[in-house]
Amino acid sequence: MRHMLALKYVDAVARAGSIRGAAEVLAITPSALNRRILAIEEELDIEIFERHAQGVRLNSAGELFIHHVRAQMADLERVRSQIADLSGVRIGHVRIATTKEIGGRLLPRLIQAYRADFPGVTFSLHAYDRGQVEQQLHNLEADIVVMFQPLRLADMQVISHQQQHLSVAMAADHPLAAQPELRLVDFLEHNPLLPPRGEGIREIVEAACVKKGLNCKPTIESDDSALLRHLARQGAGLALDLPLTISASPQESELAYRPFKAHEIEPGFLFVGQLHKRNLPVAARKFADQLREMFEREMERLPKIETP
Amino acid sequence: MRHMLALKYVDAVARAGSIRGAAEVLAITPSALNRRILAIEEELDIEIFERHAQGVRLNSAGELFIHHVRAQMADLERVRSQIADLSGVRIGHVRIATTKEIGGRLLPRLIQAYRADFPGVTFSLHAYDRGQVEQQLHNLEADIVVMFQPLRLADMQVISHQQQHLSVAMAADHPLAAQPELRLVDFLEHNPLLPPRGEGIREIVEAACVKKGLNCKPTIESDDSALLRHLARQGAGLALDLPLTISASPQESELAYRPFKAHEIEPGFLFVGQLHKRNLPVAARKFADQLREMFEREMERLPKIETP
DNA sequence: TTAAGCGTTGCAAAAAAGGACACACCCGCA
DNA sequence: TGCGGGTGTGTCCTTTTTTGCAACGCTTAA
Repeated sequence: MRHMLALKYVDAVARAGSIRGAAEVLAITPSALNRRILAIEEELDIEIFERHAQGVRLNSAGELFIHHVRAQMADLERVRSQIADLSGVRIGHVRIATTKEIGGRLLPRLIQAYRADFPGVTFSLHAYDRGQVEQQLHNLEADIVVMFQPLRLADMQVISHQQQHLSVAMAADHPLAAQPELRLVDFLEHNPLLPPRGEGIREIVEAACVKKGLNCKPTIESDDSALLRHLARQGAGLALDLPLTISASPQESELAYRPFKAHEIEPGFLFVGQLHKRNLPVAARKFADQLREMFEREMERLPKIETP
Repeated sequence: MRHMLALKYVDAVARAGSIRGAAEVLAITPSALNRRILAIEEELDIEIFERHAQGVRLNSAGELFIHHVRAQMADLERVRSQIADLSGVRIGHVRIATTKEIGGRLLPRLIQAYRADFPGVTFSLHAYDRGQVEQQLHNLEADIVVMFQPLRLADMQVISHQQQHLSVAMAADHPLAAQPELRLVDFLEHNPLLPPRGEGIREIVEAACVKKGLNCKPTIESDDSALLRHLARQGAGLALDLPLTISASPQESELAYRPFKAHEIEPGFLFVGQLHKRNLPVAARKFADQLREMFEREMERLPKIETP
């Protein structure tokens, strides 16, 4: 939209942290960009950016303004998709932010199914750590978030949440696979493969260890859950997974999953959320609906772990 | 704001119902305006207006778009006032839509008090019939509405509501002023002065008459409540008022107020509201707060009419 | 002290927007 | 049925706005 150019410029400068940097991204000269920023500040009758020697930074008025700008841009997208929706072809773009546990396992099938119905809809899918996920939502850079163990639920409107008992992934021929359920000490003593501190799964394991006075020292630590699963399949140790990500992804026959012994470890929660009070574009809203349905369907299918 | 010119143009055309008409309002030539409209339609990749021989009209895509445009303009105002507020001076403009019963009696004092604290805030105040009031809210042409007996509460977020028993206004020396409370038949037989059909007060009286099988024929009917009150003061008959508008306006010693006999007539409700989910500009929000407080304070002061 | 980065400014060129006018069209009315 | 007044729109030309280029003054880090 041509008429939002000025706002795009402000957004770019705020992101880049400098006028020259933003100018390069926008493929215009710094002087032109600078003049537009000055013009906007004059119209608002207040400065939006603090000028420093190494660039610019939003001041408090600027924070207010940039929030308006981003909300406006997001809302325009919503209107466009709504308009497209009434002319028959559903188009749009759905931006999803996830934590690493979710990875590429939970969503691909659903996205593919959705795109089969609406090929005009495109997706972007990025994994961050937990704090960043929530910030993506706040900055309107993500429409939907899927995350395990949110830090703060502020600003987040829950679309669906499901309780998840951690499940131990191991090679099918692993000796412990003979047991129907595992004790925490056994897990810790057979080469635990864990995500780094700060992620939701790790947090839960650490909490359980503290409670039992055990020492949690992973054999291998990685932020790539596919890598950990791969190692488990090769017999390198024991990885952890969430029931939903197991259930919703293609079966890997070489892997066996076993639950922990009841009450040894607390369950966590998998959340799907959007920004509080925000009107999502049609495409994102419909996708979120399907996501919720899929979650509920899959949780139905899963063997119930009773918590009496 | 210069960067919203295009949107202002669309809004003007939608309002005027023709490009030439809007062009005159905007003080530009029709051809220039036409080109901008065409450009916007091209950017949206869809037509916004239906072209007819007698002008243009929004199509359904246009309805969606114009709603976005107006929301955007309103939100920008909010941000401006928020920015101004953080630099200490509260500025802004508060647009109030009321029904005629409210008239100029309920609000002037409060507005004056508010402006004494914040002279940078200006007000506009218009009276409409009930349907139009709600439409003003919906079209973002009013920030706050004050109305008696809303038709539909859709889209309206209630800021405050107060039950109001109608009170009969008469000359202080009117024979009926001797009675502590009036019967409906007495009211009807002593020259009732009523607002026209469609307004809230009239609706309540009509309902009470239907219930009792009485005939409601006002001696004088007018949409100007000040005029009716004036007539009552001169002994021309009996007018009706709401407790809050009496209480909050300067005392008129020549007027006596008497309640109806209990249960003869249903009470109505006076509402203060804003558009559902909308973020009001600072000035409007603070004013709405004061309005609510004033209502509650005044209702406290009023003699309670018990409804056992 | 120097060098590199930054925002900012004057000036000329390019681009966008606007004005004036003419045209084609549709509608109500004679 | 033709006519007049209303509409949106296209074209040419002028005016205004925006941009690119080069230079300046400034702060910071080496």
